[in-house]
Order: sequence, then C-alpha cells, then structure tokens
Amino acid sequence: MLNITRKVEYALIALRHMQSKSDTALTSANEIAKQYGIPKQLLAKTLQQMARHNIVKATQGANGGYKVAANLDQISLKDFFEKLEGPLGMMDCYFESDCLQMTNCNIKIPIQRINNNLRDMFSQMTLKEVTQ
Amino acid sequence: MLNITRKVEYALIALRHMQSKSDTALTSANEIAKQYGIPKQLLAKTLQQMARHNIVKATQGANGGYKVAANLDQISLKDFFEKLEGPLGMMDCYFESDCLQMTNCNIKIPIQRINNNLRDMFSQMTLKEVTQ
DNA sequence: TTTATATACGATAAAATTAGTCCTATTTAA
DNA sequence: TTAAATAGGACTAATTTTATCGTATATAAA
Repeated sequence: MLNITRKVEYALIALRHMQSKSDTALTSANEIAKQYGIPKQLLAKTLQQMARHNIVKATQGANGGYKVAANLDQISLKDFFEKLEGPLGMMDCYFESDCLQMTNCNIKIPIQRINNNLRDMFSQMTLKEVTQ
Repeated sequence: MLNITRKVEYALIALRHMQSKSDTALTSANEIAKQYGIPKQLLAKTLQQMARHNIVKATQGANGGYKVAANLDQISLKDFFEKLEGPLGMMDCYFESDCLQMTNCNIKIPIQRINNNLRDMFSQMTLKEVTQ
C-alpha cells in the first residue's frame, strides 16, 4: 500500500536527470527512456503533463526536448503529487461525498486525521529536496 | 495515489465499532458487515488476520466473535499497516534489491528520504488515536 | 521543400493488483 | 444434534495501473 505510481517515479527520474545538466540544455524523452530503460511513450506523457503544469518547458521539433522550468524548491511534494495524480489522501471519501458503500461509516473523521498529517508532511517537503 | 486498501478500511471500521462496546463484549463479523454494509467474508478474513497478530482476540463457536485484545495506544499506525499489508513504503525498491527495471536508477536515495519521513510519521501515530 | 526527429495526445490493450465469492472444515453453545 | 460462529484455501471478478498504437503537429537541417 501507499505505493508511488510509475508516473511519479518516471517524473522524478526525469527531473533528477535534467537537473544534473546545465539550465539551458534540452533533454529528449528518448534520451531518458534509453538511459534508464523505461517506456518512452509513457515517459513522454509524463513529461507532457509536467509541461502543462509548467514544471518543465517543452521545445518542439527536431533537436527539441525538455528542461526544468520551475524553481523546484518552491514546489512542495504535495503539489507535485497532486499535479500528476490528483488529490492526495488515503481515502477518496475525503474528496467525494457520495460514498454509497457504507450506510453508517464510522471512520471518516479518523481517516481525515491521517490524511491531514500526510498532507502536512508532503507540504513541508520540496521537490528540490527530493531531486537534488 | 496513496490509497488505503479496503482491508485496512474494514479493519479500522471493525476496531472502532468494537471499541465503542464494553471490553468483554464479543462482536461477530456478521454484525459489523450488516451494520456498515460491507462484505462479510472479506471482513472475516481481515478480522482473522488481526487475530493472528493479536490485535483482536477471536472466540470460536456459536455466540463467538471478536474483541479488542491489544492496547491500541501501544500499536503504531505503521505497525498496524504493516501487519495487514506488509512493508510500508512508497517504492518497493526500498525493500527489494532486485529491481531490473532500471539499469541506472537515479532516485533510490531520494525515494528513501520520502519513505523515511512517511514511516516516521506513521510510527508516531497510534492506532488508538485513529480509532477512538 | 523534403526528411528526420521531436513533442502532443486520444484511444485502446495488456498486466497487475485489489476486492469479493465459494467452498469446506472446525469449534462450541444451546 | 443443530445452528451459528471462526478459519482459511482456492478461485473469480472488478478495478486500476501500465504500456502501446496511431496520428497530428512542429522544427531543424540536408
């Protein structure tokens, strides 16, 4: 449980890879996919998603690629996870109120307590701490 | 991401339900399943698993059932999760060293940092805090 | 202006995980 | 002896995650 998804994993690999190069250097999805042995198309989509959220900047066309666009120390891990995967919490009931499963749920409050702690923790960690 | 499993969810519901009754009262899987509209067999297995780990005490036979067996304030949420689901971490590479996916992984250390924070957090929360 | 190499992205397929069910055995109170 | 309960292995269904396919668009360079 609590597993990170491949998408997040690939995003972290890509960011860390790009951070090790000069600020202006472009890195293609292909380069990263080959070097780390990960599926190119999936990685590309992850990079595209990060580009939509201005975490990286894409340059199209031949010799194109990506580079880090944001100050990674200004993005919390919580925001990063949520940009890639949506709301961060251990149970959906925190976000969706139409849980029909339980006619008489008794753990909403406790779970929210866990969720809050989890969210606080990831709010305090920056993406830079993790990728540097 | 980071979703809690049904098993953990059902376990929490059951514990919280039992905690609201007297220390000696027995609660059957059937009673909980009916009241909260959850699958009886699955709940039973979860209770059995908790019984094996001495979190609850099972009494067999007619009029049997379960009751809380342990001091829930002495069980961390980390231990609880791990008893039900196995090692707690955001990536398996922390536990398994035979990751063939990446020929040249660059995020092991960063991920371990996240894992440690996560584990610390859940080590500091007790099961009682959550179920009371 | 053509070609090769990139990003962009919707649709779908494959794989893995999670959730739930079925069946049978055993225990025990009435 | 019967009914109600736990115990647990085997299997199926459902869901989620992961990966691939196909096509469009952009752009540098030959």
